[in-house]
Amino acid sequence: MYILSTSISRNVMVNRPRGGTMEKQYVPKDIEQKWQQKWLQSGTFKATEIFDKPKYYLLEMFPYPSGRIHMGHVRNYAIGDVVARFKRMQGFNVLHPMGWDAFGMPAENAAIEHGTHPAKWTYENIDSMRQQLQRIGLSYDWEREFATCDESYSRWEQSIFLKMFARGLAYKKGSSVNWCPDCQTVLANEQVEDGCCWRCHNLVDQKELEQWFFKITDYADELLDWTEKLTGWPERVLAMQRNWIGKSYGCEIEFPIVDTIEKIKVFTTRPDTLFGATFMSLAPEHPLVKQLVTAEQQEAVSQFVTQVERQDKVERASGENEKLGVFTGSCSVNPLTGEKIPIFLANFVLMDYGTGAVMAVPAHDQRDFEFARKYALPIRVVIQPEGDELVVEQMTEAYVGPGKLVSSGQFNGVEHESAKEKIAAYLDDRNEGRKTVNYRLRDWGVSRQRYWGTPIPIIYCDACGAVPVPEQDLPVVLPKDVELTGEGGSPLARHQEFLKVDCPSCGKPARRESDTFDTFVESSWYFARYACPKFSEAPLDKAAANYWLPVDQYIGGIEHAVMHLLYARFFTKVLRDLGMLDVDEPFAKLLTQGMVCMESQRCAEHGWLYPEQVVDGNCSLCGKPAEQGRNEKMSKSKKNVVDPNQLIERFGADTARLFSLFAAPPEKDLEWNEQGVEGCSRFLGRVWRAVTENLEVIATAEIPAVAEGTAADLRRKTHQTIKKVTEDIDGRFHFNTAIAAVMELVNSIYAFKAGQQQPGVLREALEAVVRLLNPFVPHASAELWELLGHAESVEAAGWPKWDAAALVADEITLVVQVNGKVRGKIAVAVETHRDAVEAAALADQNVQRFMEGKQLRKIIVVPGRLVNIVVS
RNA sequence: GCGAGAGUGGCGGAAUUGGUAGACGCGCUGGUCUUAGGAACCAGUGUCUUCUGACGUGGGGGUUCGAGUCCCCCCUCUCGCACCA
Repeated sequence: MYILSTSISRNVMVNRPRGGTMEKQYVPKDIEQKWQQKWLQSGTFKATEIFDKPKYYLLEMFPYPSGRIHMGHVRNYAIGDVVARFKRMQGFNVLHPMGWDAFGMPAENAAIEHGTHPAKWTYENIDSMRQQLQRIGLSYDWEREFATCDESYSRWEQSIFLKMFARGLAYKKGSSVNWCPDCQTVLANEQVEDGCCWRCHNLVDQKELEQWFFKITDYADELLDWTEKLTGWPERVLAMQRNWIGKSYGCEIEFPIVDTIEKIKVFTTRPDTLFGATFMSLAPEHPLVKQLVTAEQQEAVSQFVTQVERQDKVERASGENEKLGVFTGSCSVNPLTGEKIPIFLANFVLMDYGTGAVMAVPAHDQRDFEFARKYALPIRVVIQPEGDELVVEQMTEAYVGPGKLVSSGQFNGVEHESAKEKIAAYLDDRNEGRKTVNYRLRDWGVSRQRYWGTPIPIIYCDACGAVPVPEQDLPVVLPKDVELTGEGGSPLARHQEFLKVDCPSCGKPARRESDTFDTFVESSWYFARYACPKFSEAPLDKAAANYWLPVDQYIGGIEHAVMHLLYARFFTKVLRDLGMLDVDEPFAKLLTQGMVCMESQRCAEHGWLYPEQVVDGNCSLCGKPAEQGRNEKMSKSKKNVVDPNQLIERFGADTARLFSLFAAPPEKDLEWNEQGVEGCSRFLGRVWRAVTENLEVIATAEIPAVAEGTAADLRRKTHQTIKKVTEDIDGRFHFNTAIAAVMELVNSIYAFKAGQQQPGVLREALEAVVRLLNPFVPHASAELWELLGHAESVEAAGWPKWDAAALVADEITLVVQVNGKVRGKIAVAVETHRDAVEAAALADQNVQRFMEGKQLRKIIVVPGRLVNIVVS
């Protein structure tokens, strides 16, 4: 199609045709639509299991269907698409699916605000977002698409739950749980950040509730061990997971309570300091507190407990750390010294770590030290460092370093590390303690008091208890006729028809579970379901799952470092143990891409301003100067956002993709920059013209095997670029340098003036550019490939290979240094002997100048690089 | 406090194994073409300079013929965890 330049928006590069011929203009909109339709119609990216062909499974974290894509999505999916297209052109059988993490609160909130049913809202958003994603030209196999709210997905999730229930991996217990009063639901520990809800950032309460849990703690060790083997994961993600699992080796010790038969269990990593335990601290919530409190301490204790409860929410989260406590009136006995030691309640002892009780060794634990000083409790040194003597009165802080035991009876003189073993063994013999391992990780609470989630397939019967819904009755479907008001908890709990059911076991009237799953359950196995999204006999088609899994490359945001990525690893191991697949880990390699950032701007009067509301540095509403804010993550609240749809409208998807990939390496934050976008658009125009302006010249040219003169230089550049781009994409993911390399080649093409005489070399260079750019800008690449006269698609043409012979130059330039400073350059033939290289270097005039009056010490020759002449 | 990572021109960034620091892009300067240029093309662009060179990758030391890269000390910043017994 030929277009007059006047009909093109000012942001699209327009080149006035030269030499009278009218070349086809680059109009992104037209060609992008054309190729997107073609790809969809011909199923270019459809994946099929070909069991003897090497596979490559590339996955980006699927989006929540909010209705609109943002630049973070564009970046995430552009990165993934480069790899998918690259691997496909390299001949891999690529699986690159897309779907929707479709359950969750925004749908319910929309229902409450606008009266739209969550299902309607969600599926409409999905339709709209699918269209937006398709406009980016991403190479998905759309036939595998599903939403996690599809009944065909819930059904199999419920089936997995039943199998976990049968194995004891899903169980119900009453416990104190994190309750978000604003979301009106329970939160997992992982979903509480600084004491606040990860979603709405409101303060979280504690509440006693009966909840379903997944026994992730059964897998704590395996999850931890594999963090050492996931070499394709960023270290910081693994570190966060190790930290979260929090495995520590230590000892469980029983302290008898004076005048009772009860004992208090403590966990300690320092049994070597047991002789120094001079008191004991309990969490205020400890179950034995009521028994321990004496009449005279009653009032002080209850006052303290209330105080801590209040402090719990506000101050504990804010990092206030004054050590506070209260005496219970009771004492216990140090099992080694036989000493009576007082039992305190302390604000710094946490009920959900260890046993909720701590033996206090003030000389060797900083918190106990501060506590002891505050309440004038005895401090006893039991570890003496080498070459120093600790004196209690002079200590200003606890000593936590190494040393030998003192004041420790038969263990005196023992080095503290080995004392840990010896004291543990001693306690074990007397049945007063034993070596244990403690984890910070708790079981995963999955019950949510929400409507828009997967129903938990359980029925409560007065006679039979919690009875699983029989497999053949699945799925348990959400009732459509619900009223979402946002008040009084889950609408399912009020929906009589949903609740009323007969017990599958005894047939008597019973009641359905009204809680739904945490939405992280859905995202814990969706990647496996993509292997067989339509399979209707089980959650997974084992053959297909085993073929595709693990995901070779997973790409997403760092914010899921602990929650999603830990749950998904856990689920994979569960599915393996249920016999549904054979892999140990879901994601062989993980890339955590950086955020998309932009400077925020605000007006003193009108608050945050959208970029288009700032004209010449002034607020367009009042004309006052706009204040430059920080460069920070694009967010609606700060209005520092670029709408991908508008961006694509103005520049085209290829430019949007190219900039996202070129401006920064994928794992770093990307600073959005309008001029940078224009630069990328300009580059595509340059590529376009390089091809279209030379079409006639190269029309009948054959690609040569050898070339001479400047043609040989271009040919070498072409093959060097093929090599560099291949290596930069493969494994390194340095897309910015890959693109830079293609830019260099394009610059060389413009500089190549012998096109008329050597059209074959020119064609080879142009075709390399078009093919190398395909993963980045697939539409322009496809169109240019067609213009170059190829009947076969550029995708089918495959990834170009470099000719090793073409890489080698006859003559190379060596740098000549004198004492490490560059003093000259010499041109030598490639195979020149070392002696000749040295001679040539020494002959250089400037080099000689710097050697004058000095004595030659030695000459270092780095083949192909440089010569360093050392003089003194 | 613990853990992970980063610090390079006016800006985004490059330098893969210790071998010409600043590729590529943005911005800026000059030129060509043009009725015009916010288009395109060409050239230049780390700092200082006596134009020869000197200096230059957060700071200081070290190893080396040679250090952005390796080692030691320090500073700054980002992220995560944080009373974990």
